Amino acid sequence: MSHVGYRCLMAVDREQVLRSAAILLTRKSTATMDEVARAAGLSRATLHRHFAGRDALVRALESLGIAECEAALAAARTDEGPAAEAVRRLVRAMEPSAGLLAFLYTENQLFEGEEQNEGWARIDAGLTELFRRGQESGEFRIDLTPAWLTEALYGLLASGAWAVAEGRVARNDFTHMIVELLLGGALRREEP
Amino acid sequence: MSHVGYRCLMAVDREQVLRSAAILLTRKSTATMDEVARAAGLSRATLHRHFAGRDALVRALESLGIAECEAALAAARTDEGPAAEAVRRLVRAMEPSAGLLAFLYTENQLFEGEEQNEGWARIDAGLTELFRRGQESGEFRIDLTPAWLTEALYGLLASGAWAVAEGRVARNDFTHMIVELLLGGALRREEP
DNA sequence: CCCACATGAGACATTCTTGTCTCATGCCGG
DNA sequence: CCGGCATGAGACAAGAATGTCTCATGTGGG
Repeated sequence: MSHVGYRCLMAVDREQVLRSAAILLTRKSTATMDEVARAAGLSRATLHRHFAGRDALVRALESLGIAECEAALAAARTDEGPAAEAVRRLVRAMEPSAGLLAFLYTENQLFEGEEQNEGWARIDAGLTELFRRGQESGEFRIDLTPAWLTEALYGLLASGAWAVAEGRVARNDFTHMIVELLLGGALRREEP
Repeated sequence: MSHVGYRCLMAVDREQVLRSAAILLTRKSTATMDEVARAAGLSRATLHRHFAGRDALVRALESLGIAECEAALAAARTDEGPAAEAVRRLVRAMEPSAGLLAFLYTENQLFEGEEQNEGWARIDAGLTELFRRGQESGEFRIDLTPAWLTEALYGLLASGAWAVAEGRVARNDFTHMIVELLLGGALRREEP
């Protein structure tokens, strides 16, 4: 098993690098490759050995974000039970990825090219389908389109991630804040 | 009135330049000074004559955004009538500025320095006060903090602006989508 | 008619980032 | 103990963006 042996030499964990890059880029989306490398605890040269360039790094982050979104969609079993409960499970499952998604959401460079990652289309379809199911079952109102609810979910995840990062809301309240606002809104319910 | 006379020579309308810059930067936040100049229909040299540099341009956009927000806050008379109606008037008044706000919202460079424009604090205070008033009057639920509602309003304005810009939601539905989601949420109300 | 002034075009140096390269170091396995 | 390999440090060139400059142009007002 020689190919396993030299893994002990690999002090660089690709996944770990992407995570720290996501944290930094969420806070400062224009961070340089050098800053990303320092944040990950390695040199710029080594960072370049693992990711051909800044573009490749962003693409890798995109793939990571897509993978985490799809995992969250699967874990939340969005096609089972009441749609409202499914949304709650989904937001909870996406919470750890919120920072990364906030970065990708504002990286509009990813979406201006004609060849955008098809993963987003699959995720959008999953989210849209969930909201559409909720409308058909009578749980959700029909004057808010599934497309807008999907967009709003992205926006609230990003806002929540930033608000938590800057200490304006408590991290523990993240899921509650987003789910309750997305589903129930700010108005008090008359009936208990 | 010599100082009025040469105004006729000023083909460059500072306000107009800022508007076109806002539109471009909302779509591509990394646009160069040259691109901004072209979008405004003038040369890079002239753009530099009116705004000392890119930083000054962004600062001017920030001032414009703050001014428009404060104007919207004043126009919406957020201290009069039901808080829910005040929120509706406010979102309607902020709609034209949503694109600019979306750009400023993601320009975190504006907020990392210790000397951030005090205008944001005033606007935050106005918004927070509105949501707090709604809570005290019993209109709004109390488990969603005014700080979070303020943050969510920013996020939804940005999401709405992008969704409209990319054609995912109709421009005419902008205010309705945001206000209804922010106040009422996605769930159907039981009582009419 | 002529002058003042704003503009456009472009040259230029500077700075920053990127991408690639080389070389020395250190550590693990054999 | 020794060789291979990943890493760190740094040099280097290429490219892009910025900021500043000069000069020519055209237009409007006096």
